[in-house]
Amino acid sequence: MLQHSILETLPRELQKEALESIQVMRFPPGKILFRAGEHCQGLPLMLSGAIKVQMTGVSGNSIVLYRMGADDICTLSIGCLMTGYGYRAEAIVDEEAEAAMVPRGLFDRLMDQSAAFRLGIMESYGRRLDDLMLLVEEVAFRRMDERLEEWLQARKSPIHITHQELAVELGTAREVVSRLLKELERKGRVSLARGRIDVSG
Amino acid sequence: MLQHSILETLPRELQKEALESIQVMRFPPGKILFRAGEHCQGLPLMLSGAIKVQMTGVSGNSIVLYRMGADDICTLSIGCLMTGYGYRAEAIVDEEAEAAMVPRGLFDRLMDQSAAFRLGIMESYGRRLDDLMLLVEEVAFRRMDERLEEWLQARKSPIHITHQELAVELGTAREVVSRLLKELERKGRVSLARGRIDVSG
DNA sequence: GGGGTCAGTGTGACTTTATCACTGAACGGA
DNA sequence: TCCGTTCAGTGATAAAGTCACACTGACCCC
Repeated sequence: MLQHSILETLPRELQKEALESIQVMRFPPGKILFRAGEHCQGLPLMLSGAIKVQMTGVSGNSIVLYRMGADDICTLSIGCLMTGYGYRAEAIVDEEAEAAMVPRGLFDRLMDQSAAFRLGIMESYGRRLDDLMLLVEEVAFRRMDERLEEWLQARKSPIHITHQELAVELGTAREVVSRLLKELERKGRVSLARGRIDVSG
Repeated sequence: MLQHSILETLPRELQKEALESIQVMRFPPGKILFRAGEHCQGLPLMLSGAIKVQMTGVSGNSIVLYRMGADDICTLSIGCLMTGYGYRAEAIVDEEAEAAMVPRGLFDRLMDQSAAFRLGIMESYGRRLDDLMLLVEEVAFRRMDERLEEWLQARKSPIHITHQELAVELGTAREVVSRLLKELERKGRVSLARGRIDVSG
């Protein structure tokens, strides 16, 4: 119940309040948590699963910005809560996810009364900032074939994904992914099937 | 004295403490505030001037991530303060800058005791996150000639900058900037001189 | 002033990536 | 089985990145 590290550090009374006002929600894969432009209701603390955050540019192309996993905090929601602006990106569930939704009022109280909670929030922000800085560098300067291979190596085979989805992961075009994958297949590093990639080795 | 909006919201006693422990520093153009890997001393609140934050990738190429101006807060420093990790990027003064340096202890106390201070910090984080998300999209999907023209339009002519520096602003190679600028010159949109660009219109 | 030095710029040749247009293959209903 | 839809492959072309090297203006120093 409410297994999120940031809540475990709270003093007894706040923990009690948390238990009362936090509601745990469960989201199936593919579920869209929020879209660009929407406004947020509360702060999701992730208990399990995986959620990807991606944005779509003016060009119509999309790119995955980062992923959230167990014990993460949705930093985008913090921004929305504090400033009242809508989301700029969208969040889509990868693996069935559970999240504890902290309502606005409790969030304010926790920020006010728990140094540990504040630290958790700030760390989370810092990590995202780091993620994005690295992503900028990656997108700006690294070669696509290297990035693709790394991406493939980081998962376990077989990988179930379409070329289009993979293009969004890397922030490129579908055709580019198709060609690079074909090239890898020719080299014997992967074998391809519709919606599926088997990595050799 | 200490004209930073986030400090003006403080209750009298904290303001007094702030005045005592904050020291205002002045930095000349070109001064490097911090480099990648360094550790931070305190939280800079910018009073005036302009500072660019850029990072250098494994490839050796650099890109400007964002700029800080008057009334900004250095979010990278917050991350360093809270987590103890070194900076991942570097900060370089563009226009002579003044900053109020908030020491660690005061920072903790302000976070604890001022909701307005917390709000300011969080807003600042949110803005950076937004900046970086937009930058990712820009770098991944937008055409370089458009980005270059926008960059030029956003300043007032004459612009004193080398092609190399401009390449870092946009996250591309010097040759690309040179060629695009030459093309613009042929179209009569700019005129070029060593270290200087005049934009027509 | 002439010569040397060096940062800054120009450009050709080539590779990589993006875009456009289209084809065909695989899959899932009806 | 047929049909529509999604997914994948590919040629042609344009944009951007990389490598190599030549040129030029600014400055210093004798």
